[in-house]
Amino acid sequence: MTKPSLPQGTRDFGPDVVRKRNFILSTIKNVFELFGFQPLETPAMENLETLMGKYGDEGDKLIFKILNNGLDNPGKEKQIRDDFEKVLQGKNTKGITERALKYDLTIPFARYVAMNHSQLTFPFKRYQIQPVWRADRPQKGRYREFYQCDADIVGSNSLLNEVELASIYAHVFDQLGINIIIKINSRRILAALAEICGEPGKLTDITIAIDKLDKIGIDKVKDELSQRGLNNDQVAIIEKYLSLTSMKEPLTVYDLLSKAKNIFGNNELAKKGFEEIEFVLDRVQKGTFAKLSADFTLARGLNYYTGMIFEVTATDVKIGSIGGGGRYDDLTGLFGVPNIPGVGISFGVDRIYDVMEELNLFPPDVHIGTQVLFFNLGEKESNVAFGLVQQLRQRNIRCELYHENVKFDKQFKYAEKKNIPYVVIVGSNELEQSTCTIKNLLQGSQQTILQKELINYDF
RNA sequence: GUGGUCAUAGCUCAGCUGGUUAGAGCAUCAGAUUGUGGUUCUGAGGGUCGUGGGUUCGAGCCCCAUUGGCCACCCCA
Repeated sequence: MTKPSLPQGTRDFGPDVVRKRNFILSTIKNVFELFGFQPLETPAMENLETLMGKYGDEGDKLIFKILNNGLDNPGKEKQIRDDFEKVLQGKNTKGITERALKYDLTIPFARYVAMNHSQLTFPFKRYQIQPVWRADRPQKGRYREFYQCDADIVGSNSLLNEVELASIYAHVFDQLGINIIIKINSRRILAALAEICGEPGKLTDITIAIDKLDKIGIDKVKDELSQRGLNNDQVAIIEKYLSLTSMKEPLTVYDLLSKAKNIFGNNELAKKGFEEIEFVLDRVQKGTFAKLSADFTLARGLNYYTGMIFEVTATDVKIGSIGGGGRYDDLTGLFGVPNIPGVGISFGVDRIYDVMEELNLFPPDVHIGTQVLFFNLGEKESNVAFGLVQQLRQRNIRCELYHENVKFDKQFKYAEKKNIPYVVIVGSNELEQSTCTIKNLLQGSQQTILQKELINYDF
């Protein structure tokens, strides 16, 4: 017998952890529903070709591929060896693998929309909370299996959608008790930046470099920009642009906007980007309690974003972003269905968990499963207790009868370990008098009442 | 994919420059009390020192490989 172990980068979630995770997930889910979103689930696996080529060369390498069945068939051995040769040469992999574990929720969603667009009512708002898999090397906050939690609106260009999504962030984090800032920017402004640098083709290079600003600082970003082929003048323009947000004196968002606009002059793309930001800022500021701010250094690595982009950070904990998203044109174009734009957001469930843990934000009763434990103190006694258990369950009170007649202290310890707040004791004394004793383990108090009153007891 | 670092009981760790039969705390289980737990006391179980090779009279300790954890880079959530 070898010791059992988990595959690299995966985790078990024990009862306590699941309870806390469910608290987060159900909060998010309820808000999604509140905003009119519908649930969607897609399979753990997709056809390999659905996934390949959608995440870039790096991404392709990180897709978990599933070995075909029947590879052990002796009659096919020659064929399979030839197929494997092809795989080694990077050609066709069909003989060995045709399916893969999903890598994110967006592409399977796009596939779903492409397959069902004729039956969907647009704008289609869906949310999806499922695990995804990446063959990445694990490290802090990075796993090979992790949950994504996405909400997208497809089939509409209205900026109202962005406003809704920002409001969802505000609602969820308000309910969870996490203070946040929602940072927004527009890819159009970044594209305009590339234009005024005279390098519209280098948009991706510029965004990748800018995206690292928080992490590596302005000097290294400048280095990276030069390495990616921008000359000193161009780097200077970008530096000026980036310096907007880092200004010392507290600016209002609107001051910031007007300063930013100066850099771009009459550039059409930039104008559109600023309009977007102003629209969303205006609506959200008016309607909710959200702390929304424009951050021109926000870039986000994913290069399928084309319009507004979002990122959420917790203000009280030093941790990366706990949510992000953006607008993309033509989600389903890759699957042959053009002209379906969309905008979506995502919650970083694991990080949100860490933030809640650090700030002690989980409500104390998340751990309470069973509310009442009935002690088992003998045959006749437990029979009565069994009847009472049934009654309480009718009232929807979670309760259980200890499984055997053992010492008090064992039964107490069981209650303590399972975080059961109430214990009901029916022993020989109670049996005689048709009473039962209710003990509150949290307060240490207890009282004895008639058995027939138990059904109305306020636990 | 690249690099660093670590791996000893269920958990957290000790274990000196290689030297008898590998330790502690916590946890677990059992006993003491037996209608009120978290205290105390007593006792017990549990480790082929991640795995496989090598050096040595002798390896938990040194060397090589391998697997896994953690961390950083790449990339990303």
